[in-house]
Amino acid sequence: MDWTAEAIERLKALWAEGHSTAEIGRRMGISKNAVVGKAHRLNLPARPSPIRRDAQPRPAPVPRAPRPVAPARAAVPPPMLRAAPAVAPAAPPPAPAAPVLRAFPAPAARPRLGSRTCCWPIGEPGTSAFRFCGAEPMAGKPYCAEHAALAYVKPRDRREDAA
DNA sequence: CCCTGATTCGC
DNA sequence: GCGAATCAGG
Repeated sequence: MDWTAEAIERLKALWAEGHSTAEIGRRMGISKNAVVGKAHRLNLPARPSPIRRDAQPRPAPVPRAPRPVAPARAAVPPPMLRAAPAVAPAAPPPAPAAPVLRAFPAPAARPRLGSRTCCWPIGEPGTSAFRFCGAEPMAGKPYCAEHAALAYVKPRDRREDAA
């Protein structure tokens, strides 16, 4: 690009009219890079840039530290009809291949649909000892107070990055 | 993917 | 000085 005085005037005019760099480039038959480059060199008033490069120099990219605490969700798998008998983290026994419905041998152990009892699982799914808590659930929760305390964990108030 | 503007850097 | 390449956010 031959930046004649006229060309520079036109650039300034179009720039002042608020056209995008690409648009100015189109009108002048040059690339937007030429436009923004020249505008930068002319110290034309920068217009709102979509990006910020001055932000915090983050040499440490913070690799999303795995937080031990579970978010506000059930810490333990599975109310009743979950598909996989997801095993407690502590002792993973060989996954039972049997379909889930087979995992509840005693119908009495399973809360009836619509019955409002704590559905916290007790024992190993698939075993005859397995049952649900069955206690009175908290209002609006599927678990009794005791198990709701285990099931719902408040996310740690992490404000340390707010700086 | 498209758009945006800013910065970098070899020419 | 120039501007393509690249970056980075929307």
